[in-house]
Order: sequence, then structure tokens, then C-alpha cells
Amino acid sequence: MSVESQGAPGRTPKRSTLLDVARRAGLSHQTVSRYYRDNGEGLKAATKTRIESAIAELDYRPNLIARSMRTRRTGRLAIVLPGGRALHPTEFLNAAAELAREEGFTVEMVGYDGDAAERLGRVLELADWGQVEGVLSISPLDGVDRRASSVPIVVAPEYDDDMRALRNLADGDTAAEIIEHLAGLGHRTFLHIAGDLRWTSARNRRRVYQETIDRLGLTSYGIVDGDWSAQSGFDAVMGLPVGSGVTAIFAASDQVAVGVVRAAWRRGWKVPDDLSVWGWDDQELSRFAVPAISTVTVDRELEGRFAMRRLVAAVRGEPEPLEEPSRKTVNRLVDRESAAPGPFAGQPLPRRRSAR
Amino acid sequence: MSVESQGAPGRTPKRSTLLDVARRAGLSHQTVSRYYRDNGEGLKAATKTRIESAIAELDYRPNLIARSMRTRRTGRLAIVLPGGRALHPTEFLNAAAELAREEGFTVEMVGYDGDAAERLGRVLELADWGQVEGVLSISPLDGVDRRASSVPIVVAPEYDDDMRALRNLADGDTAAEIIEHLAGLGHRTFLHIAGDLRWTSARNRRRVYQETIDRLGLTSYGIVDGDWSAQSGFDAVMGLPVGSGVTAIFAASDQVAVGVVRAAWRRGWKVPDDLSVWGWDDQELSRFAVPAISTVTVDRELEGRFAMRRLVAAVRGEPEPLEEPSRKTVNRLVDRESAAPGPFAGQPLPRRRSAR
DNA sequence: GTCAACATAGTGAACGATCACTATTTTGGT
DNA sequence: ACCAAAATAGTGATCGTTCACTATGTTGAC
Repeated sequence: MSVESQGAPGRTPKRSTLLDVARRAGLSHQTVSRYYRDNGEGLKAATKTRIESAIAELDYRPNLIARSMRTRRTGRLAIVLPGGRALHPTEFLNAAAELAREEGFTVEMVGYDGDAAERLGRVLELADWGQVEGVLSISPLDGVDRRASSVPIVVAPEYDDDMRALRNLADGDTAAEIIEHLAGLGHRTFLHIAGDLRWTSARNRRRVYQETIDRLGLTSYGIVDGDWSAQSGFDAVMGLPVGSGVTAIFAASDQVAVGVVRAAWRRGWKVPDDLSVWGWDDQELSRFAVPAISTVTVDRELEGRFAMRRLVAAVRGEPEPLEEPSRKTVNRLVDRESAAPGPFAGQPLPRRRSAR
Repeated sequence: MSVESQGAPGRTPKRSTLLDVARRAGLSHQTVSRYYRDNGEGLKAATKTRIESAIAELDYRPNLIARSMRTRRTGRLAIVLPGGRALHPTEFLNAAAELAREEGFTVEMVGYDGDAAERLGRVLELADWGQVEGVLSISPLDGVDRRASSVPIVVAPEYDDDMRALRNLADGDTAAEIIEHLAGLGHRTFLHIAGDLRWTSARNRRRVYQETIDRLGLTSYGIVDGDWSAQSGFDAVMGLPVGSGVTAIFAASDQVAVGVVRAAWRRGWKVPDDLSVWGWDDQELSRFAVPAISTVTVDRELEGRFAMRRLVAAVRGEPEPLEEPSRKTVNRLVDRESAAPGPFAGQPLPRRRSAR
């Protein structure tokens, strides 16, 4: 680690101000202000040039704090980091921060500590103090009345339950595809190990899992509620009674899937020969695991950009942006080594349940 | 995802100001200002009470922007996110942000895009505009003259080469311990797969690897420069000629180690029977890999707090803080399943080279 | 040449806090 | 009671912008 402490004691570079620029250019401060506001529009070319050279000579940079004070806009958004066992989405963060910057905002980081309530308190405080114009939360803000906030709050990359029709189905489609694919491979009895159910995505995958099982007339041995961790996958499989009949497991994440694979190995079950496992996230590690985990690719950069885009739109009072590329192109099944034909390979699916 | 756009059009809650509070309490604005400055010290108890109830009645919160403008202090620090293949240290970020908050700072997030130069430009810009009082970079800022910055810049969790005597040795100690341990197990011919050498830690582990090999009179088949990725570990091992004699590999990270294990499997070598592998980071996934990766535990929260503590100290002009707990307690070898006795098990080490 | 309409530039007052002073009240020793 | 010193409180200026006006200069149609 290294420190470069500049700013020798007493160093006071005396930054020049708008007024200095105006004086130097022989104009009024307001004219210079206009130069920044309209980017030079509405100024005579000569005036503009004078201003520009004055700026250059004085190495002037506007004082953004003063501007904020007058305009009552801070241009700052807050982003609430996830805690706990969730993914560590640096790509997501980078992409979100980058979009914010492109749109002229800066991003403030709010750390996680304590439970959701405490964390949210911190966020609302920030908002109430007028420090930020909007909040993007990467962890669920469960049980929170976001309406109490004075600024827009976006929770990402998850979707609200009530927005299901809009976007959730896409995510759901992928979950359904996994089950369909495994069923097509000849599996009939499944287990789902869910993620932390405070996350909408965990609830969603869980729900679609059950729906798909029902729709195709398959058997679910059960659903184990986990927390996205490898440990939770490991525990779930270690707790499986012999003779459960489960031949395929849909894990909520790659992390969980790796735990599953290890537990299977401990119990003497071969993956994928005795047990097929499907994950979600396409982490690099799971690609190099033995066996490599079959999973779902996810474009975290896209998600990050999109989440931030929505926040920016909300802050500006613009209508909600449409999803960028279709979700379909983002979530893609990738079949590697942890899934193989099951005991009913080649046989047709059981008759689908008729809708009543 | 969900949006709650509050702030119905035209809503102007009219936040109350310090002056409002003063009027309501029947005092001067300066007295109220003092209340905040000294936290009530130096005020008569009655005065303090009057102020407090006025604040409560008006739901007053100081305008931090106005305060910043007057004091010329922003209370903001920037943190530059890592890009590329480095670890995704959410714990690090959270801990750093939390410490900053405890110390009264807010943290601004600067996304990564483009190369180091571009990224650094962005940081210096922030600093020059007087927006932030210090910068913490999680990725290396190679080739950068930090002295050109007008604010302190800390690069973490790495150490500068010239600070080696202070802290690097601890990290180095751990790397040496790994080699010593493997040698004690009966290994004599090693391979090191380094991390991205722009990171000081990668350079450091690489150097200590070589030094330890020399010191103990062992044989290094070579060093492969990687980029922290599993792919780099995989490629290194796939490229190893038969009969290289390598029986133990020191991988710069768990990520790399997993790639190594997979490549070994592909080549028909058993880990740890034919090849011992040691990683670094103690990621959850590598604990559940088969075989579980022997590795080094790292306390990322501690690192995050410490890095931020150093920045805060630098910003305040205080002396450099001492390392919190000793590094020794932080980096600890944890032996799992990927290392086993080698071909010379039980035999004494070759005679150490004498120093000339 | 006149005058309205438009294009440019200028003036002074905010924004909401803190700073550097000055003014007033309390305190306590005699 | 008195008065200096200490403890409290108040006054006015100021930080660097932008806002809402007002003022001046430039056109072009008649």
C-alpha cells in the first residue's frame, strides 16, 4: 500500500473563480456562467473565445459545490452494496457507475452493515439530507415502504413481484428451460435448492421451478431454501435420504451447485452419472470445476447499466426505459458437464396436466 | 426491479434552515451553528434544550452542501473499483465504506473502464475539481506519478515496492511458508503461476517464491506469469511438458488453483497424488471444490478497513497508522486436500545454499 | 431614419452554512 | 458591592455559483 500525501502544509493554491475569469475576460460573471450553462450558445464568437482563453490561462474549473448549492441539485446517486452471501458483482458496479458518469451523475457508495432496516435507514437519511437524488440498491430492501423516501429508489437487479408481467417472465423462462431441458434428458424427480428468498430472483426461480414441475407432470422431491452459498447446497444434498429418487438438482446459483457436487461426491454419487446438477451465473470457477457446472450465462454489465439507467430516468422524471436487448439474449443456458441423461432417457414426458 | 418515484411534481417541502431554527429558539443563527460544531459544548443547558426542541419541531437537518461550500471540505473520498480479472472484493468495499462512514466521510465510487491511465485521469480530475479529499484505488495505478495529485492517493490492498520492509514481508512470509510446507512434505521441484504483475502482491509472491526456492536449495521448473484467472492456471499446466518433474504448484490465487486442478485432471494427473497445488484467498468455492484447495485465508474486511484508515489518516495529515492486528493472524495457511506428501517425503531438505 | 423585435451582456440578490469578530452575561475573589 | 476574567451569545461578511431581472447593442421592415 502506498500513500502520496500532497498538499504540503500551508499550501493554498487559491483556486480561481468565475469572477476571476470574468474579470480577466473583461466580461460580467453572468456571461461566463452562461458560457457553462449553454455551452457557448448565445454568445458572440469573440466573447466565447475571450472566455475560453481566460479559463485556460487561469486553469479555472467551476466549483461544483457552489453550483450545487445554488441549483439545489447534487448530481449524486447512491448505490447500496450487497452484504451477506450474494454474488460479488464488480462488473455490475462498474457498469452502473459508468452509466451514471455518462449521464452526468456521480455515485456514492453506501456500505452494508446490520440488517436491511438499518441499511435502509442509512439510505433514507442520505436522501432526506438532500445529499443524493436517487438510490440504487443491490440488496433487497425487504419490508420497506419506499414511498416514504423523498427520492426515487431502485432495487436491482431484481424485479418487484408486481412487475412480474414485464420482466420477470424472462428470468422465469430461463428457469423453465432448465427444467424442460433436464426432463428432456430423461429426468423425472427433481430437487430445487433456492437462493436467499429475500431476493426476488430467488423467489422467482423457486416459483417457476414449481410451476414447471407441475405443468410438465414431473415430480419434485422438494425445495430447500438456501442462501446462495455453496454450504447451503452441500447441506441440502447431505440431508437427502437414500432412495429419494432425485436424479436432477436445480441449484439457484453456481455457488450452490459446487456445494451440491461436493456433497454428492462425499456420498459416493457420481455427477453427472448418478445426479445431474444445473447452476446459474456462469462464474469462471464453475467452468473449471470438475465436472464443469452446467449453468446460465448472465450479463452483469448489461444488468448494471440497465439498473442505473432506470434510476437515472426516475430521477429525471422520465418514463421507464424499456429493457435494452431482450432478456433472452442475456440469459442463455450453457450445458457443460454436470448434467447427463437420466433414467428415463428417450422416453416421452408424462402426459401434461390438463388445465382445469 | 422497482421504482418508487416520490416527489410529486411541484412538491416543495421547503426544508427549514439554520436561521429558521434560530428564530424559533429565539437565538442567533451562530449559536445554533455552534451547537452543531461543538455538539452542544459551551452552551447553557437551557439554550441547548431550546435548540434541540426547535430542531425537532422543524425537522431540521443541516444542509451539507452549504456547509461544504463554506468550510471548503467535502468529506468525500473516492474509491476506484478494480476492473479485469482481479478478485471481487465486496467485503473489502463494504468494510472500507463503513470505516469511512464511521470517520465522517462519504465514499464516492469511480468505475473502471479503459486502461490505468484513463482511469487515473478520471481520479485526478475528481481530485482537482475539489470534489474529493482523497482517493483509494483498488486496482494498481501503474506508472502514475501520484505526486501530481493534489490529494492523497492510497493504493490498496497492495504495498509499494519501497514499503516492502514495513509490510510486504508479512505477505512474503506467508508465501515462504507455503513453499517450506510443501518442501517439508517432500516436494523438490516447483512451479509458480503468478498473478497479474501489475499488482504488487503478485510481484511480491513471485519474488518470495524465487527467494525461498533458492534459500532452501529447491528446484523451480519455472514461473508462469498469469492474470489471476482460472484460465491462466489451466493454460500453464496444459503447457507443461511431460517429465518436467514438477510435483508441486504454488498458484497465486484460488482461482488459478482451480484452473490448475482441472488441467491436471485433463492430463490424467491426480491431485494431490501426482501433483500438489496450493492457492491463496480461501474463496468459498475452492473449499467445496473436489479436491478442496489448500490455500491461505485472508481477512478482506480487515484489509478494507485498514486501507481506508490509512487514507483517512493521510487526508487528515495524521501519521500513518500502524497495521492493526499483526498480519500473521490474518494470513494463515489452511491445508485442505490439494496438497499431499511428495516423492521425497521423509527425507531431509538438501543442504541450504551458503550465502556468498 | 425610425422603431419594434431580437440578440447579447450586465446587475444585484439569493442559496445556507461558517468565520472572525464583537457584545453581553456570569462568575467568583476581594 | 465591585470588577476583571471567563463563559455565552450575537453581528455581519463571505464562500462561488445561478436566478430573475434589467440594460444595452443590432437587425431589418417600413
